[in-house]
Amino acid sequence: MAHDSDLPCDGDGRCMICKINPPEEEKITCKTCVTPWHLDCLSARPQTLADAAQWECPDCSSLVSSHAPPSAVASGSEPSDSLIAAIRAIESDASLSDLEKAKRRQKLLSGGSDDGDEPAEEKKEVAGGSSSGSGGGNDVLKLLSGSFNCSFCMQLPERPVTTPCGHNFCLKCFEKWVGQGKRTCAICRTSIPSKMASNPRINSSLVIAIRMAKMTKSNAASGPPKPYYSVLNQNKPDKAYTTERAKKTGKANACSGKIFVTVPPDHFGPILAENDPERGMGVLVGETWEDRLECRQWGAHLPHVAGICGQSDYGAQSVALSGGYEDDEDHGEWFLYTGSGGRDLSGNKRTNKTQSFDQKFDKSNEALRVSCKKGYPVRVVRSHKEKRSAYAPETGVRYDGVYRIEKCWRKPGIQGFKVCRYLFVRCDNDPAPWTSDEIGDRPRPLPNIKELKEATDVTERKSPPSWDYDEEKGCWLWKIPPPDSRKRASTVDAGDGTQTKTVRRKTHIMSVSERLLKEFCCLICHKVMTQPLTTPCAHNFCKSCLQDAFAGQTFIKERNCEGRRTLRAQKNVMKCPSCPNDISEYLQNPQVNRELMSVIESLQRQTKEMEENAVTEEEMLDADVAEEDKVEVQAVNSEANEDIKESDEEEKADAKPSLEANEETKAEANEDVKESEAVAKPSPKVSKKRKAKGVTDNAPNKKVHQETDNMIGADINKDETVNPGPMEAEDMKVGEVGKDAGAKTRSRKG
DNA sequence: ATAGCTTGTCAT
DNA sequence: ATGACAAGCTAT
Repeated sequence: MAHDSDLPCDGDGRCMICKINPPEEEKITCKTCVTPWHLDCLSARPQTLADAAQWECPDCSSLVSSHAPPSAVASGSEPSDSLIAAIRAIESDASLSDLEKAKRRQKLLSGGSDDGDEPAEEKKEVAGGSSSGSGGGNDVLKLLSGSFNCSFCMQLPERPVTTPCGHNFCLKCFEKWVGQGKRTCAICRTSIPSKMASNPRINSSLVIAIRMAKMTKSNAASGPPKPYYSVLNQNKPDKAYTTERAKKTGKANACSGKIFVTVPPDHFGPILAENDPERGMGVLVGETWEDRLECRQWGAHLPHVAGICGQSDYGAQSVALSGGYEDDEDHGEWFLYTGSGGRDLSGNKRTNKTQSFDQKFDKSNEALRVSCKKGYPVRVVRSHKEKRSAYAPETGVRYDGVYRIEKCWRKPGIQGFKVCRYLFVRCDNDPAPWTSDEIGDRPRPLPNIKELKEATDVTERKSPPSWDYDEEKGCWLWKIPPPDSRKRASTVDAGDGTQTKTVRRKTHIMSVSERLLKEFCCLICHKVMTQPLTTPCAHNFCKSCLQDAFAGQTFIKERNCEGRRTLRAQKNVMKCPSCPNDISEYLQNPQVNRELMSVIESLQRQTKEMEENAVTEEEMLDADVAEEDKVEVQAVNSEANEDIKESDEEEKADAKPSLEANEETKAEANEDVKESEAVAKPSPKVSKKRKAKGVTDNAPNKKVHQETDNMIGADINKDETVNPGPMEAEDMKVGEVGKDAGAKTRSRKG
């Protein structure tokens, strides 16, 4: 269907005729499909400026008349109908493969976002550089870059969202589209539910998929794939115990549990591998727990109700974003946080939505101010209860890395009473869970905060921050040592002098494709999805599982009371199996996410191939593992490993001194043992390779292309024309990012 | 929607 | 030690 002599610019902005990347002023954009074309290479150029503004590309102008099926042409006269016609033409072209079709579609739709979009350099590189090679992750990447792109910007979706009709877009592109008043899918024109339009949720499975694909690519260039450590919930031992009384009234009422990490409660910054005797990997960005209590057990955020962990004379170590304060404003890499208090909690309330007095900089609010002045890193967890933020997890509580508080002030809150406000900006060495970036944050200019105009009591940091970016090392670290801990670490230590028994659990290392597949599990059957569906609340299921879950249910409840008059039919509420959202509307016409499906299928093929190849290595690797085990057991000076049962029981008993409690916990410990044994059994399907070595030796020492624009930069540019400035580094070497570097600079033990 | 609870931590 | 407080959680 392509025009004989004319060709547009490709996804990289390069003219497909002369192969150069023309500057913006030499490009012209089609008013219909918004595809960029190289002016110099066009056979018929627009003559006037007005012409240029109304210019329609050769593809679009010729399509309606000559190529589109008649049904499509007949359907209307508004301009974008020719776009639909074009898409239909592509779809009906039997000479094209599915991949080709997808590419053509994207080409057509490429520029849907009007004003100068920010084509990320790095993305471009990834999207374009997958042509060679057929083995390993390249297939996945090819798939991802070929058919997975956001139809607006033609890049791999950044912060991907999925429409009920099964199409994937960048969050920002989607928001822009919706912001223009559009309420239909840009690909298929299915209407977008208003809830999705006003509150799109990031499809975290896709985030992982894209990031992994990028990793796969960088690995393809530099040696064997790096192992990826799974953070499976089942691998997490020792659920918080529940007392009999609490069981009656619900878990919320009485829970505690072992703290698994060995950091003191007033520890600042990331929780490193050295403080994680359970798994030896520390608390990783993106790790998600079932609830606040489980989050507490891993030390990310200790208070199980309060939003702020901190001491007014010392500083704040962590905060939770849980949607409890309506003034909060979440932009992912930065957010505005509201202090606590100002509420009437009489009557034994935990919380109260209405403010009844001003907040002050005291207690935990003051603690946050101290962290602001000192420039301490503050751990941030986001809870699924934060419903307004696209960055909140769909379920549970997630660790999102460390942020710095750059400013704080007071202002009248939405309810009229003064609230304390804090500007948090991310400064973590690991990328945030919602980006497909491979590297963490870089120093970035502060966003323009409008409300500062009406702010009082503004506090800014005067002295250099304790936690800052080291240009030389290329990572964030303690420039000024953190304050000495004033508390004892909550060790797993028995306290009576006996050596802590470290229960070492086998950390399962998965191949890239395995890991990816894991991300594509149906939330109902927990197997890799077949015919994946994504609900508007961003949960993924097999089509059959979701349909089975509502089998026999009708969308409408007939309310016939015998004999009496018939009541009006009532809509049946159908709750998403993973969250309380009503998805009945979605269920009337759920569409398979075909892009996701093809990625899954490709991964399955690959995993199968890899398994076949791995069989021969298996024995050798097993021997390796045994050897390492020996060494480590000596080092820890404990029996470790085999007697999980014994140590579990002892620890449990020690944690709870009272007699009857002992009975109770013992019984539970046994249950736990069953569970952990089941987990410890290595899955027969997966070869346990390279174990712990991976953690230490495989420190991220990769060359990465620095993405020049990040969302903050973009936001700022839009809002107040500040240059993103200092983040231009290209080909920056990021050796010793994250954990390792942190460990070096902060060698004190907790 | 809301009442009402455990528990851990802060500050006194 | 003691009281106040906390952005959770479940049953009603």
